[in-house]
Amino acid sequence: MDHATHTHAKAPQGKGPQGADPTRIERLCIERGLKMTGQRRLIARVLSEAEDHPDVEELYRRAIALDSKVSIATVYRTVRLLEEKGILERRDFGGGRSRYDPADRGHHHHLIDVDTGTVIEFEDEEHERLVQSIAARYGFTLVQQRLELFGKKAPAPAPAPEAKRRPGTATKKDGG
Amino acid sequence: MDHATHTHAKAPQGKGPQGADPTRIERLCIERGLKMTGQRRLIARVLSEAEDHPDVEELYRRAIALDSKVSIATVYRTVRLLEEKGILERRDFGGGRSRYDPADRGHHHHLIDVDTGTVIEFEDEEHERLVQSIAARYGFTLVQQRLELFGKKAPAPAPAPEAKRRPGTATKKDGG
DNA sequence: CTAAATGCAAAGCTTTTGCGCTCGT
DNA sequence: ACGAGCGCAAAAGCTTTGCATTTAG
Repeated sequence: MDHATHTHAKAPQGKGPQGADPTRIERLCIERGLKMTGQRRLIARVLSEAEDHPDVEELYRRAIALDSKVSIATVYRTVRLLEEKGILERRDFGGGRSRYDPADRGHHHHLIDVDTGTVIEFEDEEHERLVQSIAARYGFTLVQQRLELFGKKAPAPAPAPEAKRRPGTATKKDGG
Repeated sequence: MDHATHTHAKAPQGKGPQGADPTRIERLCIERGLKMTGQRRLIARVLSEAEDHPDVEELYRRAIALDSKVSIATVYRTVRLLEEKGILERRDFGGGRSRYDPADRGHHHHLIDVDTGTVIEFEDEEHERLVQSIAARYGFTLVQQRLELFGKKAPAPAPAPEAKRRPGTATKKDGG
């Protein structure tokens, strides 16, 4: 259901009973001077508690499960806003829907199991150095990057005699 | 209009007058036993001549410019088919539309200039080795990968005081 | 109090699909 | 001849938006 490295939506990170103090994401919103409505607080909380890569529908589902005073249009408006503010990063793992990832988790990449849809997050220092040097090679400064590996658990696959699966279209597991 | 490494739609690769012999992509289609209709031949030709990463609308535009006997639905159906057959690879550079890239060009990655939308293709052996080893580290065999670098020409950017641009949403240049 | 945010439903975009006709093989 | 492919237009997803109402600061 989730990526292998950690479990799904986790409890608040060691604060008191989760009811009235600002979540991680909410704090970021306040820092950037956003007007904090009840809906935004709610969405911020859902995002703070999520450790996967939910799409808008999933965020909406989790939000109304907690409070039910949000419309999906507001979720769309909010993730867009938070992305513009650099609080969220939008991802595309195939499947047509955008997935969202809090930026404060630090840079990481994804290894997607094409058979199960499982998403594994990873970091790699050597890779970071390498892409910096590649960008530099062309006279560029890196603003953003995206590395996604799609793989299978088994040995090496035959060179695809006939691909029935659309590459990049994960089977809708993590976050969805 | 195109990426910096090479020019736009090129002339047929040294064959006779381009009218009646199979293009590079058409040959691949025949190899896989696809029924070659006039429309498919036309689309195959457009793909063979393209060196950028056109989306469906752009393919459609180029196709009707040559012949005008295609509907956009057929272009959609054809790129989907060719992707399933492993002849095309679908890409997402942001902007909502899928872009297509003939697979026989060999594996390469993309460096996108976020200011101009220019797409630079590159390869990097060290990177290939690295991702293989990363996949292996998790017990996976790589089926596909995706590396996209988004950058700017200038010096290092300040840590984004307020991002107005949606990351990954290129300003529609290459292929569009 | 004023500008910004929300809800709802309608509209926008890209992509897919049902169906009758056409065309490769 | 027959099944695959085509065109057209309608429909399906995901996302955005207009407008009247509510709310944060």
